[in-house]
Amino acid sequence: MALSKTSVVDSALELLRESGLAGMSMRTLATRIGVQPSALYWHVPSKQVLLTAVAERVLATMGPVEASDSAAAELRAIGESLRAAVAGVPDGAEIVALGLAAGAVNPVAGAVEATCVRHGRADRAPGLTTALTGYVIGFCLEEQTHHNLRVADPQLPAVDFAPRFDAGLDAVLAGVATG
Amino acid sequence: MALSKTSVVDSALELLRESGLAGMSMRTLATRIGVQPSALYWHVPSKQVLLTAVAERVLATMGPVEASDSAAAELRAIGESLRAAVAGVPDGAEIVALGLAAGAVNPVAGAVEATCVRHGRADRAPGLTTALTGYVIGFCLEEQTHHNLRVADPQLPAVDFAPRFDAGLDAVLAGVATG
DNA sequence: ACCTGAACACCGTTCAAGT
DNA sequence: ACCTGAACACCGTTCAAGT
Repeated sequence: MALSKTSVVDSALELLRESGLAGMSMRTLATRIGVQPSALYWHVPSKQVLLTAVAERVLATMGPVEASDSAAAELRAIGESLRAAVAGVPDGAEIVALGLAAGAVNPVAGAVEATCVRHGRADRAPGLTTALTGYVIGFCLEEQTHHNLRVADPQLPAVDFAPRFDAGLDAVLAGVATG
Repeated sequence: MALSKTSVVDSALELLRESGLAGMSMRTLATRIGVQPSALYWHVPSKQVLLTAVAERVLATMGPVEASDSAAAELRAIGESLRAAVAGVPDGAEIVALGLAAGAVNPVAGAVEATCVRHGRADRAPGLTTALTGYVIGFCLEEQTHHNLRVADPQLPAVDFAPRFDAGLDAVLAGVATG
């Protein structure tokens, strides 16, 4: 079966899930596919471009968010959906940040826009998109980096990030004024 | 003049400012200091530990935030101060995320705590600290990654991140409810 | 105590040559 | 069109040996 860009990205995502970014070299990817490293460069111009393609796959795993009468509930669901996608793959935060920086479409933007329009606050969509996306990426980056450090050195104290994520997301949605 | 951990970190920060993370190899760092690469390992156990020391230096550049009658104004100043520190050095977001994951003290925590106590909302400090820190790191990571991509490929469209940062920070501080 | 020299086990990427 | 083979220019880290 012939190699293609799609199949290379498929294999890259598999390898990423098994070994993380540190284990995902072009050479080990080639070995896994059963080809010489240089063969990959016929289908993909560089590792960076390959990773942005992986990022788009990761972002595509974000589920749709159902409408609700509470704008806050919808926005919370969007944030949790992005977190699920990013945390669903090792080093997802770093990879998605690369993808977004490279110009990948951010599904959060469309979802937040829809929510804001539905609640008559379309003007707030851009700021809320930036806030939600930045928060989730930043939080997950720290969490996943911590995880990687702990794999290398189990002496590092464990941290339960889940409740902290919720508290931070609550703060983002509540702002300063409300209690 | 003898080498020391402090002087190695000094040189690492210099090199980082000039060449970014991509240009900051242990080998070029050693060359710049005028020593063999292996000599660095007498003063520092690994590159990762060296980078966490650099992260602490970066975080230490956060200026103090003056008290105000508006809690939102103080929190905004804290967020801007973290951004200034992180954006003040190439790849600062990635480095600071590593430092925080490794257990570095987050100056944002103390500053937010003080602000919340002063305004009688001490209970909100942890969530706001997580929200502010995550947002600023996530935003700056995307911004700095975009910058790095644009250096490699000037075809990539330029983006003005400054107003987006402000809009996102406003959204974080305002929450969903207020207009 | 502190550093050199030399090696080990890797990287991403290029490019002529094959089919 | 698609892939191999071989090379180029790097990495982080270790460790015996020197001083």
